[in-house]
Amino acid sequence: MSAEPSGLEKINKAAIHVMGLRGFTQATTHEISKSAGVSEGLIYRYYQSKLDLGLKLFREHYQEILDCLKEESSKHEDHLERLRCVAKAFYSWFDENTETARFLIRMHHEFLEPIEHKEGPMHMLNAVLKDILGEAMFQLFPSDIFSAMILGAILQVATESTHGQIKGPLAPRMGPIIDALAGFLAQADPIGSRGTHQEDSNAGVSRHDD
Amino acid sequence: MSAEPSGLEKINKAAIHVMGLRGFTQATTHEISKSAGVSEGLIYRYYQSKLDLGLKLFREHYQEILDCLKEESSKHEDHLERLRCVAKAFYSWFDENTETARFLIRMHHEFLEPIEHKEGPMHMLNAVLKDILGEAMFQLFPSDIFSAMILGAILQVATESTHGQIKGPLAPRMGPIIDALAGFLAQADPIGSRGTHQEDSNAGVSRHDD
Amino acid sequence: MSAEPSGLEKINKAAIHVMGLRGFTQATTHEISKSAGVSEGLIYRYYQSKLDLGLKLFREHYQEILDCLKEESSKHEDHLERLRCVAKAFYSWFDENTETARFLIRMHHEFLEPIEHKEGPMHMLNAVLKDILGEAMFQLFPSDIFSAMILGAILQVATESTHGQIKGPLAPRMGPIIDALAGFLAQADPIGSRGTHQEDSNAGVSRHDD
Amino acid sequence: MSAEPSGLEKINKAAIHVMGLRGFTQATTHEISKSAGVSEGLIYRYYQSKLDLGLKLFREHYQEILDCLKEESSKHEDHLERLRCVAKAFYSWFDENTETARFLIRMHHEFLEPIEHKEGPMHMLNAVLKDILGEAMFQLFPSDIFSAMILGAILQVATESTHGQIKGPLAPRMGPIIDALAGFLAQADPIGSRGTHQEDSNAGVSRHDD
DNA sequence: TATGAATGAGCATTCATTCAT
DNA sequence: AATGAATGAATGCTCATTCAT
Repeated sequence: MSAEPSGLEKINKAAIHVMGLRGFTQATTHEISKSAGVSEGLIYRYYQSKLDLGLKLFREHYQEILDCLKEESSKHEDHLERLRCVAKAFYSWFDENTETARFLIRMHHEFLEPIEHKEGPMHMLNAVLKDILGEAMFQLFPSDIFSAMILGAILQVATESTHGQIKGPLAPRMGPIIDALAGFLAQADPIGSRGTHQEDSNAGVSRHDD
Repeated sequence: MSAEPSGLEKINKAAIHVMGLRGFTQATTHEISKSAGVSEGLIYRYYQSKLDLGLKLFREHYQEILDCLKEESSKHEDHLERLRCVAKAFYSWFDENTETARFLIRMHHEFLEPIEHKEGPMHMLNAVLKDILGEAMFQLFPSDIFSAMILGAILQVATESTHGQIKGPLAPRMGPIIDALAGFLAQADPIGSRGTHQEDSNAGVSRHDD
Repeated sequence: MSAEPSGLEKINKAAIHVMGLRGFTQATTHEISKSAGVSEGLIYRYYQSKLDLGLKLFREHYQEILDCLKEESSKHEDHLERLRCVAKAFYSWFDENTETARFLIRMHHEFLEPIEHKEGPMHMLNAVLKDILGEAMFQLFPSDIFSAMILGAILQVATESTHGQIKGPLAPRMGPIIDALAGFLAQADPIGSRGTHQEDSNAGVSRHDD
Repeated sequence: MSAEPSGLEKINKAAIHVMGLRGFTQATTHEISKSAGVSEGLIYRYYQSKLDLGLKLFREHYQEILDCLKEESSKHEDHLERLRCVAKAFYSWFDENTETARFLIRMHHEFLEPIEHKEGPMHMLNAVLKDILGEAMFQLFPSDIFSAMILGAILQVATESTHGQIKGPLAPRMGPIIDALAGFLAQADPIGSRGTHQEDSNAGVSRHDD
């Protein structure tokens, strides 16, 4: 079974590999086709251009992981619990899809402009994050900034893993850390799931300004 | 005084602008020279290649901001205070050096490979962060992961600002947020500046494992 | 009957259509096969190459119209009458075979070189024209030039019709014009059918040299 | 003087040569640059694309010969005299600009579609021809058809010369022929310069319908 | 210093042609 | 007879880099 991968499958896999390694612009159709073991021309039977190839793969897999995270998110009522489980789900997916993850992370930067004004990935990611974090937290912090910080904290670990700065699978190592941080947050309370104490929250934010 | 910037200065400024805007690979020497108002050939009197130009500017300004942060860090004894002030210093610098910041952030990704195996920026940044965070915290979390998370949380805000996802200067908005988060951290205690309670720390980390 | 055209017939028709529309070089085997509703590979069961396809169709239909004109020519004794009737026959054929005519006219230019040194169409056309015009007229004018002028006058109308510069069917409009011109020629005499007056002819040609 | 032709001049000359020889589509930038003795890239310093190169050269030289013919036309009052002198001027220009002429004639067909809907050459040529032939003649024949016939008669000789079907310079051979034809036309009268005899004209046209 | 014409290797893309099915 | 996936040489074009001035 799966005796022989089709030309399209070989191209897709090779494109994800090479583009993840070199970046979109630096990746050449020549290297992709060589890596796929097919001719250069075959790429253009399935895609209209190199950009089309990169963008379609990006959108496809971006949607995939986004849906996966959304589904995980929907399983939990409590926002802190959501964040905890979604983050863990992300790292599990990351460990099992290293190549795709590296591809998505690199493309994220290079595709920002050609995509952003339509159904941009940033907006989609932020939408998912807002849903996870819930309105409650955004009474404490501006939502755009807070979700950027959470996103950055999670993604940077993946990015550095991708670049070999952090070794080994992430899920086993990140699991306890995520749990611990969730513990801190729960303990620190104001960003909690037990209710939204507007006063407490404000107290928390302004405490150091005293 | 210095009524007319020299050719080198014009080239450096234009390179930072164009490379920050388009990315290193997409930026052409033609556009850089046009933007600088000099001839294309002049670039090669000062730099051996386009990569040399990008890399030298990157290292120079990277070192600059790194030194700036190190200096801020050295002013404070307490690690939490260090983090607080260094983060604030970073955003102040970001607001006053938008073009350079955008340049550094974009190059960060594109230059990882040609640089990394030598005196890579990641290592340098991590060294600074370790110095800021102190050994204490790394008994709680693995240092590579923890510093990546802090770095990501801080940088992602800057990155999104660079891409127009977050509007306006960052320092005024981030100041209170940083203070609030520092408050949480101090309150949650285990990662504190008042000392390193090995027991508490472990308790904190392992709490969810019970 | 002949309910379904064969693959070869579909290819031939589509090739004439597409090559007439785009020109030989611009026409792609892909578009031809798509237009024919067959696979691209099928073309190569019937023809050795795209050039073979174009050339064979060209020669075939070129011969066809040439034979048609020759037959018309053979019906008349008088050279002026020949010219008159052959020209009319040409425009009738043109109106009824627009696609083929457009194909032949475009290919005429593109195929000149690969064909010319063998059994080139120009030579064949000129042979037919010489037969039509007769030796008589060529005592007045050099035959190569005179037949070129007649050919040009007739063909250019067809060419402009092909390109949409001249609208509507040509035969009804060209009939009276051809008759009128024949009248002029007969009236002007020296190029006449009533005999070959060597003196008159020379007088006509050399009149302006005096 | 003219010690060394510039890169642009060499490219222009080579493009006219190669495109005239092979046609626009078949001419490759590689062959043009090789024929010009410059690098392929240099073409793109002066032209945005191969089409831009071909079109600009076409328009430039087309305008040139058109202006030349217009000027010749304006020197004469009598329409028959105009036609006679303009035709002679055309062949003189043709003999002295063989390469350019071949280029223009070939491009004429290939550029019809990308140009025609704007300031197309056909329209311009027809405008010039209409000016030469005058309103008088068009009372006898539809102007579009008549000017097409005159144009075809003149151009086909040039075309066949271009393809080697007719040898030697045209002006010396065409001069007497043109004069003779003008003599016939003047003798046949109805298309004359001595005035427009509507009755006579009609008589001429319909004579053979009797 | 400074210019900008000139280079040429390298890129994405096209398309006639082949061949296993 | 017919398909269409696959090929790869060739094309138009880009752009970092050089060099005579």
